Amino acid sequence: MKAMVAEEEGRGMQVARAQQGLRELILAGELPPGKRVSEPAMVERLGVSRTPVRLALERLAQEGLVAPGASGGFIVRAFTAADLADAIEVRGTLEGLAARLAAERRPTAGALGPLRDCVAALDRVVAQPVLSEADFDEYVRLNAFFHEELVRLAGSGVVARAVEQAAAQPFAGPSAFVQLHATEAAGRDTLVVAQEQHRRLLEAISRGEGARAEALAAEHARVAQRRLRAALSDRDKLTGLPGGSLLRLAAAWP
Amino acid sequence: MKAMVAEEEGRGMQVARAQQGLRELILAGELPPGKRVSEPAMVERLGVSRTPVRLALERLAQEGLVAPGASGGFIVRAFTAADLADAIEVRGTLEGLAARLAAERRPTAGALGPLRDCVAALDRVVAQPVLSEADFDEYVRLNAFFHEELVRLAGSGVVARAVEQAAAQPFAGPSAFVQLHATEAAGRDTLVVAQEQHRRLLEAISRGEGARAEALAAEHARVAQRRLRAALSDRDKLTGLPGGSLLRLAAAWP
DNA sequence: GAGACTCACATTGCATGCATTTCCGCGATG
DNA sequence: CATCGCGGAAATGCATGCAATGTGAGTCTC
Repeated sequence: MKAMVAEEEGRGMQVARAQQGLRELILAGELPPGKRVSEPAMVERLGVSRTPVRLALERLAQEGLVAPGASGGFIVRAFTAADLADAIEVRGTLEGLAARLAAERRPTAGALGPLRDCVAALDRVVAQPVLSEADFDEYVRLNAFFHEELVRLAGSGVVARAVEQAAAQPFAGPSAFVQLHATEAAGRDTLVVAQEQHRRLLEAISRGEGARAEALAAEHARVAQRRLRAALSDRDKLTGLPGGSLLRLAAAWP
Repeated sequence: MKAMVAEEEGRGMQVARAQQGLRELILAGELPPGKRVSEPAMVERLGVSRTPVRLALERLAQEGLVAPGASGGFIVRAFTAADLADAIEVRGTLEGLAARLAAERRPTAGALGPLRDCVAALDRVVAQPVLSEADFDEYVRLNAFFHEELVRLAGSGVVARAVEQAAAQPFAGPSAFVQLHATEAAGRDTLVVAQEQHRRLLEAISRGEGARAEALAAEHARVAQRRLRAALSDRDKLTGLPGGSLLRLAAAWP
């Protein structure tokens, strides 16, 4: 039985497919937290053999979605509110480091070009008096680019790796929970505040103000903290959100 | 052919042995940087089959010692001075976060006990007018414990994972290069300075001075930065040190 | 003599086989 | 009625087989 569906080629394609498939299954809540991920079941569900499944599980363990079980295999992790808050704090701290390094390197106007353009584009999105859902999508896209560019400006592969790993933690990414604002009345205001921070961050970096850039980036991540708390205060908002079932507001599983 | 030597049992023993063996081979310089790690060769050298070898390589890739090659397999990574400095800076930043969190939690006197004892033990080691090599070993042991305990006091598994990953980067650990001081005249002074920082860090945490603790932890990691620079200024010191052959002071491999 | 092509070989990535261990349900027993 | 022990079945971890692909040497050509 060899790849009956979608014989796309690629070097590590089976592993990638298993990883993506597992991620979706877990975030969709089909694999309940605390339960072991059965490899044979995944083989049947994902159409790849056990070897890629195992490798994908290993990578997801690094990503934090699963954890090695005490007696073999992997179990789906659950996340407490504190876990999410800490993950965001870690990302903010590392982005602060990246921002400081970027500022201290005194980037040239040319090097800052992409970030300037990104901020300008974000300005245009946020400036609108009313934001459609598509606008929020566009914001998410540009916001992601801003954070990538910020890390790139730090000029360090090591720092980039660290930030990427931190942002890959579930719900810790720079755009986590942004979608929730799309249905909120005051959703636009949050984006206005965040965008102001983007502008000031760009300013601090372009002026070589390292400490200010670091503090701004850390504070910027705390917008995500507030989004998280708002989401947690309203369980309805979590239901249906990818990964919502992984949250354990009060600890202790069966 | 099943494990002719040392049939120690264990759940992931083959993978662990492969990982440890590969680490040693790489740090010993037997696998030159930039070269692909041949799986069959490792099978022969390590006495385990290809599956554990592959898994170990995947984990070492996360650890940073190897990187996935462009066309399959893994290649031994080389490190520039900037890489090492950045890795140390990342660790210092995250330890700063851990120290701040620890301080902000206002740990009880009881919770601070192990850290106090550790600092006291370090005091006794450093207070001696002359330090033997065994004293340096003891310092390394206690220093590692101090850093573990610091992270534990932050009370966050997420932060702990982040710090551990940062400290696992080659040469980024809290005790990297300490051994070099054992043969230096002024070696003891560096330990005196570092130990003063340990004391002040403990003080800041016990008083709940979060920002001070954060700054102290970050600055404390910069002791490692200076050790690194001292080591790099003297190639002789690197030769023979585990992993010394991985350093590429000027970039570009064959 | 230098460079590009070709072809055989070694290696990788995936699939699968096998022994050991663990889990789960069932029955026995206090 | 609850708890303990036990047996079968499934799952894991490791080893290995197989096809596809990259590598490298040797050779041919300009």
